[in-house]
Amino acid sequence: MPELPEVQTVVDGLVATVFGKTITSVQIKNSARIYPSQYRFRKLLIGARFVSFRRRGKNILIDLSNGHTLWVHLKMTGHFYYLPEKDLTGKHDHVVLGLENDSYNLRFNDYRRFGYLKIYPTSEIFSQKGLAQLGPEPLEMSANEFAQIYKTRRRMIKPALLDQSMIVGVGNIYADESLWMARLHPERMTDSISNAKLAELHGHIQTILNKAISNMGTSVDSFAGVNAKPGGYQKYLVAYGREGEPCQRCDKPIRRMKIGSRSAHFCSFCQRAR
DNA sequence: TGATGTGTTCTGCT
DNA sequence: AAGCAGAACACATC
Repeated sequence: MPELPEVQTVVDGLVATVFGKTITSVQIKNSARIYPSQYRFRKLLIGARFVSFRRRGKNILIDLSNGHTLWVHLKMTGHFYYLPEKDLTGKHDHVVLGLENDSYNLRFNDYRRFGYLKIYPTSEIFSQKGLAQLGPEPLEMSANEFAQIYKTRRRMIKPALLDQSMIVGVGNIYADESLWMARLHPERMTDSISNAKLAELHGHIQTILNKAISNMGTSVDSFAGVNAKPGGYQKYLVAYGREGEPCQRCDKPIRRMKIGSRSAHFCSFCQRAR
């Protein structure tokens, strides 16, 4: 489940492998979710050079030398792989890009096919639905701004953390981890949390995201970097996926329940509801 | 065979 | 207006 650290890991991997390279061939399967049409998509990519790579929330933005930007969302199971051309492409490689003077190619792989690749003029990219309404970046905002956003709304903190219009990049894993660190119950109402506690939560989010980035992300489902290697943060998880295991603070079992129609993992003893 | 989980958008309800 | 629930998307995994 790529969240901010996993997407950053992919962006870093792309910079390290294909930055500045020119696309010489494009293979698109009918299973690929792309925009615009296959014909125009191919035409916009062939001959273009990768100019820069950016992350915005969980979105990947790749600027091309022709004034267009390739926008990729990995959703749950999307991957970019940079592999030798001689390695056969698999069933779930939906788009394959050949590169100039390179015996490796770049594949977009997604076994659930929720992920997509879209191309728009660079000048119009941030007005696209899905990018236009995104909230601030948690690693670039102040604790005050963070507290303001949650203080002025009334909803459960866990679903609020997942809402990309409030802040970006946090998904199910890092929301559960951050709330455990801050000893906040996932159902706690945002407007009832003190400014000091919200600032503390923001600090935990930053610490956790940064540590996960240094560890190349968390691989619980299928996440892997551009080099096809898994991340390493899963060994630090204290709440997510630890249902039934003793809480590392109070030894009581970690609970799992549906909150806002997503599974939440937390300690009902040291993460207080009020 | 069928339920589950996953990020996001959309619809419809309160 | 704001918040929430449920559906939809697709499919490997259990």
